[in-house]
Amino acid sequence: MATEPLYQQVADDLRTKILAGEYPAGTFLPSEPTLEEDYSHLDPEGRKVSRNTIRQALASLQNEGLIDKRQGRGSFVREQRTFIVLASREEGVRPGEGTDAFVAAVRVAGRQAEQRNLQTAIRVASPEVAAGLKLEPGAAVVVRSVQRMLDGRPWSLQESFYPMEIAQGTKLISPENVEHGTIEELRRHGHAQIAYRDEVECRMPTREEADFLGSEAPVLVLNRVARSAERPIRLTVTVYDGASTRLAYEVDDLP
Amino acid sequence: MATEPLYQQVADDLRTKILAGEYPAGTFLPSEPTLEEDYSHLDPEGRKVSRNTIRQALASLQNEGLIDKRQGRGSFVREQRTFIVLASREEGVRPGEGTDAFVAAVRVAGRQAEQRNLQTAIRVASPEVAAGLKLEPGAAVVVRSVQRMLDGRPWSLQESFYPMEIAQGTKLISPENVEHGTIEELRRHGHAQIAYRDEVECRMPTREEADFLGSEAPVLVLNRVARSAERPIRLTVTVYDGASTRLAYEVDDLP
DNA sequence: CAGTGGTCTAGACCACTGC
DNA sequence: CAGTGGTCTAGACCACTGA
Repeated sequence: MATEPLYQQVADDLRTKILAGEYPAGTFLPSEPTLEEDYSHLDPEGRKVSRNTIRQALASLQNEGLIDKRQGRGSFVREQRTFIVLASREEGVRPGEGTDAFVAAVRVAGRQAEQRNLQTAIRVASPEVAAGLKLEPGAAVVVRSVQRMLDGRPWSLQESFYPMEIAQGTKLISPENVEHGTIEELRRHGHAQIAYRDEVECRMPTREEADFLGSEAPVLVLNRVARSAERPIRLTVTVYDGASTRLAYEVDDLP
Repeated sequence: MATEPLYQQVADDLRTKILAGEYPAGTFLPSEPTLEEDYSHLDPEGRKVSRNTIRQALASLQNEGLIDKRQGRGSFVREQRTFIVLASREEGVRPGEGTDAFVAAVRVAGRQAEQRNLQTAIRVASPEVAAGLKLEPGAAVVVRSVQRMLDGRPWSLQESFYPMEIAQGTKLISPENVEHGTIEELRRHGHAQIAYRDEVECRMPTREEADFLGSEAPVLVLNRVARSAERPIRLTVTVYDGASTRLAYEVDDLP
């Protein structure tokens, strides 16, 4: 009667208790030594469960995005809200909006949005970036990167890549925020955006991504190539915490 | 000089070797006891690395979708091809195509597609399904589920939910394939599809999903609600292997 | 300082695969 | 049968947190 492994029984029990509200969001689970004792009833002779087994159970919950850990503090329950990003319409494409597109989009949804650490750099295009922008391998690109917070919590990391000839002479190359929005700035310099192609993938986070997002859960990656009538003008790669984000697309079948 | 943990050094080294082609797709890595010896040079005194440490390294690679394991056999390198699904157009919406939409879509891409284990059931709608289809909680729905293979390998799991009143009297309620396609079948019964809304999320696989997909990597989940002019007519949930799948959307900004 | 999680070791027994 | 990975234990030392 193939019984489940111990670490899965522990994980299943903790998951059930968390979802039932026994450990509300933000609270700490019992410490690992305490859990060793708590689950001693699972041992035929009532001996305590070994620490590695407890840790294997906690690791599952961490990958599911249910809990996270802090060295020296403990394991705590993560907030379970999910934020839906409507991706089938580019915010700020229509001119004259006057505010930063991301902040505007989120304000509509009733959230507190914030951008941090805006940085600009000039780099050699990686093969992926060159392919997306249809550039020669090794061409120079301008990269603008930013960290985004939602209601004070880390939420996504974004990098936008512009072909050097396009960014040159625009505000995109300066390390400051573009008040009227980057799409409008491109339009003013003759690169009006008319369409884009998204590719959505998912994967485990890098160590840097996990550190910023405060999560070991998988990430949702949105790769967006925007183009004018003539050519690709921008590649934007956005990495979202997968446990709290969904991407939405509205599509009409028969135009 | 904060040196990296041992298991990360091992994982990084194996990852590099795999990507460099030292262990081509389909081949087996050295066994765990062998790897213990192989990395003894990382120990200051040249002693072998412990098995748990090796296993922690292999677990990372498994979550990244780089390798997979079979009990009694070993750890082998997974194929790294990725398949892009164009999701911004519903295959088979235009009437008169005559073949199954999924098989047609994939044949175009030059792949061998196959559906397996088509099953039909009547269930009570879960809260999520009821919300998507705008039904009363507890309403009955018809569920059609299928497993999909690509080039002979498991690729995705799909469940389609239809409101009972819509499926009744159509071929959707019978456990057989609908040769002219389910969208055409809906149209013939007065439920012509005119639009849909997708929500894309990602998460770790359940045990059943991991077993079928042969992968411990995260999954991409596509939730699609199709609607006629009057109402939602179908909810389709598709679970893709995240390591080999991207969803693509083409969007025009200014129609 | 005591308590927490992070890393690592050594060894045990089991279940599965293929010869 | 020998060799593989799957599970589990016991114990060690470290790094980080907060009182």
